[in-house]
Amino acid sequence: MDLRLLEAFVVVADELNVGRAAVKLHLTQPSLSRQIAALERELDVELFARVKKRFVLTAAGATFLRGARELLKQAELTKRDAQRVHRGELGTLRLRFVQSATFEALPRLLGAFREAQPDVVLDLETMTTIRQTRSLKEGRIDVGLYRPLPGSSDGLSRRVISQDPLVAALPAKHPLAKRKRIRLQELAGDDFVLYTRATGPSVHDAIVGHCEQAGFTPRIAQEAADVQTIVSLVAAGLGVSLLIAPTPQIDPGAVVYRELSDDLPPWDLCVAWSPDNPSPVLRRFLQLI
Amino acid sequence: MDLRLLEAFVVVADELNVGRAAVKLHLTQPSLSRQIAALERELDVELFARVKKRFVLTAAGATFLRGARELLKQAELTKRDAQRVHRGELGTLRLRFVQSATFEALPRLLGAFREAQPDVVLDLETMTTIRQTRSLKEGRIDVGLYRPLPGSSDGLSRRVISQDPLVAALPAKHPLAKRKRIRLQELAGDDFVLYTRATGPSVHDAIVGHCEQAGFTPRIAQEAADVQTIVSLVAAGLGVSLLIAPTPQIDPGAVVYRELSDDLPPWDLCVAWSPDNPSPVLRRFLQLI
DNA sequence: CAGAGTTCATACGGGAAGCGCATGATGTAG
DNA sequence: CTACATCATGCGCTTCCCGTATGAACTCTG
Repeated sequence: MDLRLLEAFVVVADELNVGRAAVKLHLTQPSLSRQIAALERELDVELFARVKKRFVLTAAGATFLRGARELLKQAELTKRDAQRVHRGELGTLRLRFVQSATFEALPRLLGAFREAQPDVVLDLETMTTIRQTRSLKEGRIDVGLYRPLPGSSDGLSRRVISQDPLVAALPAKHPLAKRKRIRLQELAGDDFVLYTRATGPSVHDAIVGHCEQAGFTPRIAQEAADVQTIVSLVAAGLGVSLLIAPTPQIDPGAVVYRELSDDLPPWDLCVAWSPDNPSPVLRRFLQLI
Repeated sequence: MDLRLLEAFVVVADELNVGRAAVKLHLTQPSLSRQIAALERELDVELFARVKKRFVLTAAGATFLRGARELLKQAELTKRDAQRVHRGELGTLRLRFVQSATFEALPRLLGAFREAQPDVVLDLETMTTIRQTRSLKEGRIDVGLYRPLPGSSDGLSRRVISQDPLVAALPAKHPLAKRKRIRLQELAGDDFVLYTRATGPSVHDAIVGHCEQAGFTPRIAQEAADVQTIVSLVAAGLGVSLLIAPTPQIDPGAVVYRELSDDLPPWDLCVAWSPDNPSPVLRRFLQLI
């Protein structure tokens, strides 16, 4: 059964006149006449009663008309949805991100994407860099947002979307809190609150590395798994910390952030994806960035 | 879009192997291969990703697969319903009947028809003979059940389904109640309870006619529009009546029915229909009687 | 690593199906 | 009663679709 026959049937049923219906369908009357006959033969049902050279819908024809309209509508929707999925306008984007992306990059990206593709469902979760790269390679997620080690390569496509400096987080009462910018070396005598090495080894190691390059080994008084906790601990006076900007907003009477005058390389924040991932939604997302 | 293409697509999506799918569809592999390509071209959507000479559903293909299955199912149902309507297995039968048919003929007919065609909706109502014949000719109803005047013709097709005698209805205390059968003439002195002439002129006139042929004019004490009322009035002792059998069941201590030994012609009960009515449900019904 | 086996795509010839034109059959209106 | 309207059918032509044969790319196995 061809949907073109159904379309023809619906128009003829509306017009009850083969000639006029044929004009609407850009066909000739004999052709349309035969299409209707073919449909009736295929169904083995008389759809029209030919009474005095005129067409009248039979009871079966009326029933079939309802069904045919429904079918044509459904077919159109099915086609349209497939096309939208193909164009990446419909579907799901599985996006994972490290915590330091949530303050500025993530809302900016998601806002723009949501506006461009409002019908794409976003599947969002935080995830460490290592798990992101593995999930990307195994096709379990579409996009990662993380900070790769400088010079490292993980076989994924990447694009840097922001370069963020390290800043010092100091309790407001700290002697250096009044300064605009400080040198790393000046923190040599302080206690440090850092990321736990287990959750983010690269950040942890790099910070320690920077300190050693500045001539001291940081005294780690406390570790914590997320930025909010670290900042709270700094506010509580347990020590100072080094964080990647942008940093969480917090009462400036408790914690202050200060630039470092050392010439440290900025941290890249990357969007990463698998070049093998054929997801049209992913393509749309990449168009945006 | 041809539904055969959808069927082909569904089978290929199930098998993910064009060769095996082609066998299932009684086609050759190249033909099926081209059908899939044609469908993709028509939709302008890649339904399968050809990765290393193997077929894998794309996201759009998966979406389209759901829609295609739904469409095929709907199409099958639509076709089946139209066929059932065409065969008279689905639809509505508009049947009207006079009151005297409700006691025996109507339940018998409806019981048999309902068993044969359980999916036909029955549209039932009582209606006088005159209105039935008019409604039948104007196509507002499909079947009538009434008692035509002997020898009359109304341009409708008819079939007699029962021939019912007139019986006398007497109060239980009536002197003739002990007799098995009585002659009409013996009721000459009684009061009569009859159908109102307005609702059933032919019955009324025929009964009066029979009485006159028996040598008297019935003294009409009371008229009533339906049988139940007439019987109640007879039970109350307001008079005797002549009714068409079968008669409503009632306490034999109040009313008794007695055969008439006069040689009166029986009353025909007819099924009537318009010969122009093309309703397949009507055809089914007529097959039954 | 080479060769057999799978699997999808394409070239080609033949046949079926569908289209338009012309015309027939039947009913309607002035 | 004639001109018009309407649906069906015959005919020639084109187009589309099928099957066969074959090519191209990948896989599996000894």
